[in-house]
Amino acid sequence: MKPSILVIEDEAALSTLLEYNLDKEGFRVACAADGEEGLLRIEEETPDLVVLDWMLPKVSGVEVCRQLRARPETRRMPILMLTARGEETDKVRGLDTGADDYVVKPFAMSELVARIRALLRRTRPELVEERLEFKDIVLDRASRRVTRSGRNVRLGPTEFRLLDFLMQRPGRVFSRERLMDAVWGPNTYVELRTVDVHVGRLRKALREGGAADPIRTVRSAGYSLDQER
Amino acid sequence: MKPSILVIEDEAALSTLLEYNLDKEGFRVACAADGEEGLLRIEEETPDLVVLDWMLPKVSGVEVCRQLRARPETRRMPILMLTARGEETDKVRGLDTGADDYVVKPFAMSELVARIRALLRRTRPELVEERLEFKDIVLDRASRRVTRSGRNVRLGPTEFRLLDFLMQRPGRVFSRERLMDAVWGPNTYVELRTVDVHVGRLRKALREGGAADPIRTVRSAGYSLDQER
DNA sequence: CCCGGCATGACACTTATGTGACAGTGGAGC
DNA sequence: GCTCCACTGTCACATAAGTGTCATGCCGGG
Repeated sequence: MKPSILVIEDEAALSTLLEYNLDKEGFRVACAADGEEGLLRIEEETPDLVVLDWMLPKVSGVEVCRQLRARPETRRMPILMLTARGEETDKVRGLDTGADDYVVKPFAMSELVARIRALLRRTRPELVEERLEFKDIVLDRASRRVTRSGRNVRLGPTEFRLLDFLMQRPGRVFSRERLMDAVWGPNTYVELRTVDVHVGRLRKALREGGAADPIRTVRSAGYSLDQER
Repeated sequence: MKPSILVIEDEAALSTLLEYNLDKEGFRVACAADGEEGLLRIEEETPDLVVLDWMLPKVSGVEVCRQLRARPETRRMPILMLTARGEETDKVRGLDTGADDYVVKPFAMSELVARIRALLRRTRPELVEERLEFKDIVLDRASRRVTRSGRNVRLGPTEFRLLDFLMQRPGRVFSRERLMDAVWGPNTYVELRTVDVHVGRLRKALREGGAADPIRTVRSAGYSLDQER
């Protein structure tokens, strides 16, 4: 699953440029044109990271930042601030605004991307990590390979994505709808019960060799990756 | 337990649209077509939030608002007002009508949903919170798991919802009717005594391992989560 | 001591989930 | 273009889990 980024920037040209480039770099990108819209879309879409302009119409970047930090469910959301040279750089530098990092305009796209990657790695390692681990299960994204207790686990593409998603938040229960969205994409229409079948296949593959079933079924709710039943 | 919303809107097309979308977003939705019906259903169903059209037949939105604010048991009910552009926007903006927030028609469904979420978070955090605690009992909605003094408590879906509801207001006594509505949904018709049975099952599960019964029976009134006996 | 309200175990029934079978797809290799 | 073959999405059916009702017996308050 590609990490999602919300760009809050009022300058349309820059906004478009960012959208284009970040998309090219493998992120899912959405844009908002002012602070108000930004806050709404954050609630609605809970992006994995926010790129935030310092100066914005309606609700300023600093204010957006403050509000995000004030709410528990967005408190840890990574924020990368964009500032123009001279714009109270000192304050931003100290990052007492609450941003996690900042870039001074004008900037090289490559620098921005690098900082975004670094920030994600720091705050949401499970999104960027080359390898995810849960107990004795290791999923390596680069080589697209899964092992359990060292032995290779053969998975089809769908089961791989499914496991990848589950491993990002072990313990958490996901409804079939949620899994459908995450693994098949939000605009695919297949039978909900198909999820069961793939979970079944994933289980079977992971159990090869007599290991315990790492997936918990939560009746009338969904599934979660989680040893104890 | 999904938060419940009552939509009071006379335009059938919009009403249906709202019902469909809010349902999709995970709310329980009911609709009323005018102010009078709205007030009745609020009494009867005590929704967690009301979406209220400004202009309504019989009893206007503003009047509904006023009446809700006048009664102690609905004084704190979150109200989100829908207004058409130009409809005394200033008054609404000041929110001296008593509404907690408003949206100007036409609006994007995503904005409405975001505002509803925000409003609920502000006014009824216990509805949205990921984990609830009461004494040694912890209910985690994300992992759909309950523990007591650290040990896992196995609950069926109904018992889980029941405990979830009770934990939102520990100490408060709920009638069987109220529990029925909250746990089974307002349009389900099962024997009232069934509540007893599920409370019994919940008790049994929570007592596993010799712990004290955290549920108090209030003769001829109902039940409450409350350790002092 | 009596009575309505409650607790509880039994049970017949619903529902949700696990699974093997199967037919359709599309790509790799020939 | 054709043939395999790994993968998919659906079904149907088996099974497990959870539900709603009752009958019975208990309990506390008047």
